[in-house]
Amino acid sequence: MSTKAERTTAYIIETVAPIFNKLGYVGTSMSDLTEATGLTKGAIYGNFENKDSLALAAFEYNSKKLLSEIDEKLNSSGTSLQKLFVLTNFYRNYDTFVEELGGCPILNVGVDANHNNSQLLAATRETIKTIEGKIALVLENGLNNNELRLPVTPLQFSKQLFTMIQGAVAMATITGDRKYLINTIAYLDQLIVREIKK
Amino acid sequence: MSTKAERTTAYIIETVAPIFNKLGYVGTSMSDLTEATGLTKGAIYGNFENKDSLALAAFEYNSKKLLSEIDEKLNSSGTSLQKLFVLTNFYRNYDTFVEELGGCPILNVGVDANHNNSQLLAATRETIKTIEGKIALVLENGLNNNELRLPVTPLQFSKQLFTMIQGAVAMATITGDRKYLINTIAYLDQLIVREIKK
DNA sequence: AAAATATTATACTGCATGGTATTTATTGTT
DNA sequence: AACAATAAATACCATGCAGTATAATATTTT
Repeated sequence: MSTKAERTTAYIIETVAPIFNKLGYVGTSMSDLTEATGLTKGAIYGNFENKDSLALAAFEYNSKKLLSEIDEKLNSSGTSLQKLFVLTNFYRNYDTFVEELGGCPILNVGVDANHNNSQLLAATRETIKTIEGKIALVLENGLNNNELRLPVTPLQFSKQLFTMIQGAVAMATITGDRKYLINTIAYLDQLIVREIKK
Repeated sequence: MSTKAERTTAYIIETVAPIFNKLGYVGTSMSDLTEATGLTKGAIYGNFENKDSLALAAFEYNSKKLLSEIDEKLNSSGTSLQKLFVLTNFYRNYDTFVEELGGCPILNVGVDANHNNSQLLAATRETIKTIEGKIALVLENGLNNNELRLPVTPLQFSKQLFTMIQGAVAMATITGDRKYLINTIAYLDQLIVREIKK
């Protein structure tokens, strides 16, 4: 069984993660966190060295949630093509998925940390790399199974796909209009069929 | 000729705009601004009511710069198709263009203001709408001149184009890798030829 | 159950924040 | 050039900030 400290540490992280994601690193104050957790600063600083390490833990928590969801989609049974469609389908409703995370961690933290927190920025970049790699792997399998034809390398095509997806995420986030997600995914689905399906 | 106050007001805005864009609304402190301008708080508050109105003026300044640049590209001589290519070519080097603005104002302010400043968020949304409208107008002319065939409405296609562009902007911004811009624009150029050129 | 330990609450730093009232300096007008 | 009007500098609020030392309270371990 887990010790008390481990449980409160976990509780703090999961409570704090969406707040950091929504308000940003500088935009989040310790009082925001004590208020949300119902704990005092003493409790929080007993479990985390400082605001930085807490923000990092919060991002890693959100990132892990996103990565494991993507993993699940890309490891679903079926052909490589079907896996891609499961992934695009996931992003069609991405807005509801990231609601409990406080928004898309990649977009929010990536932009927020850009000139403010190099550690968080590095972590975001790492997450991006990981996702791109996962998608590329599926594409590579599709190539090997003779399911797909790619105009560029798997990683390159993966980056291209992910860029369009993140574009839709950004536009939907900023405008508050989820049609950007729906329409972009619809376009991507037909792009996959037309351009890489063999 | 302009009065002294008008000139310092303008000076403050142009000096402050890239700082707000880089550091965000909460991330920018008044001392950041006094330091950058070489002026005192008295001078700044003599020209602006508060931090909010200054941040808004700064965004409008950046937004206007971007919009007029896009306008120039879309009003260049040539066919509608050529105008589109002038625009995509502009975005190919978008990173150097927005350097003096402190980054892409739409992405940075849009994400930053999302849960922090409704006024700035509204201004960002307005800018997006304006750009989408400008592109849609070019597409509409292309339709009328029998240059183009569109699978969807001009505004819808415009939104789709802009979403992909902003995806590249977001990815390039977060990762610091301008290849996202180059590759996405290359893809868009061939998309335009293949899908909408008559 | 008692003692030892680990965890949370309290109270308090020192400092930076946005904003303002007032004084000083600069500008434009007669 | 003298004066009136405007603009900028100074000095100062009250408040909120991240962080800490210490005291109180739980939680483990014996």
